[in-house]
Amino acid sequence: MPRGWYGGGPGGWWQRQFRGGGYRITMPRQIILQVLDESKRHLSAEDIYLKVYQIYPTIGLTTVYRTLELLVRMGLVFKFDFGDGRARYELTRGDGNLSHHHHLICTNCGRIIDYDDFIEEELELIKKTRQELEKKYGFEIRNHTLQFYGLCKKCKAIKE
Amino acid sequence: MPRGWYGGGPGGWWQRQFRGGGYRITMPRQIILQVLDESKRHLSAEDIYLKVYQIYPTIGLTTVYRTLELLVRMGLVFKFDFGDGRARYELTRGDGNLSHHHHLICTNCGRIIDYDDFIEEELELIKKTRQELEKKYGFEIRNHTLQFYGLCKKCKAIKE
DNA sequence: ATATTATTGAAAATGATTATCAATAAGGAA
DNA sequence: TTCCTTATTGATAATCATTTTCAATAATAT
Repeated sequence: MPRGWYGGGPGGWWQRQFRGGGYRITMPRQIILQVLDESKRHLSAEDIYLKVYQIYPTIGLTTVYRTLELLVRMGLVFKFDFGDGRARYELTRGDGNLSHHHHLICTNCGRIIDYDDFIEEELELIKKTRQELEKKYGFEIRNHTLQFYGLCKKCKAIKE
Repeated sequence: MPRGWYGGGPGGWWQRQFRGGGYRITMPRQIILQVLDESKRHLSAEDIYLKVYQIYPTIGLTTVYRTLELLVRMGLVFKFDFGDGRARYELTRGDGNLSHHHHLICTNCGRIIDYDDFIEEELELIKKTRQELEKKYGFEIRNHTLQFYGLCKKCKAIKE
């Protein structure tokens, strides 16, 4: 049961933000949000397209791209680049400035692992860094990514 | 005067590694390395192509891509993705496992700022995280990136 | 219910990167 | 040094994710 999907009043938690921005609430948009909400993380545009297609077969890939762009602009979705040539998307989940978006990426097989260990120390460091950078460069930080590249267990075993 | 370019014996510091790997030392490769060494950071493949072209006009873009791929595979160069659709490259500079590759990226104008503040705390955190991740997931970490996204001074001013 | 206009989806366009392949040149052997 | 083997090169074509175009459609305000 996805967190927050039914909460926040009738019609879904994000609809308020849509109406406020002058955006229309359409079937494709509802279903894309639903798929993002029900899914594991880091889906590619095509992954999302295929899942939406199951529910709403007249969907077009173009619409998926356009909707994702909108959602990123609205801050509801994060866009990642893992270096394999396709972008990945995941819901922001509403924690605002303190969401974590950290991954281990196997440079051999492309496997991606999420992790959320060492959050406290990390938050501390990020907070300090953020303040320092805002002061020093006048940069307003909206979010950050921390990614580790290397070999996953399997690929390490194979290479030995 | 680029650090290390003339050091490490006759012919350049990286030539040993090339010969050891069975790779040939060619003019295009030499000049691409030279350009990377003399340049500021995070160049795109086309940036590199244009700079090499000044010195060696028969260079082909294909060769630039192929050479960069080789250099990344050899660990001499890092490849970054800032989310603007083109990869960026920069020399590893030989610090091995402790190089820093951190950027502030303006999501409005694409400006990229390097930073290296808070290195000590960060190294500490990275070291702990690395150990933990290697133990927990059997992942062998080769390197990492930390990137901040937001609005640079100028874009912030414009949006106000 | 109707008018307005944001949104959609198919198809074509774009732009970065990769594959193909004949010609060339690096480095070892004679 | 000269010859041979084969890695490397560069022009061209191909690929693949993402964008643009544009007429048709549908969401909202009136």
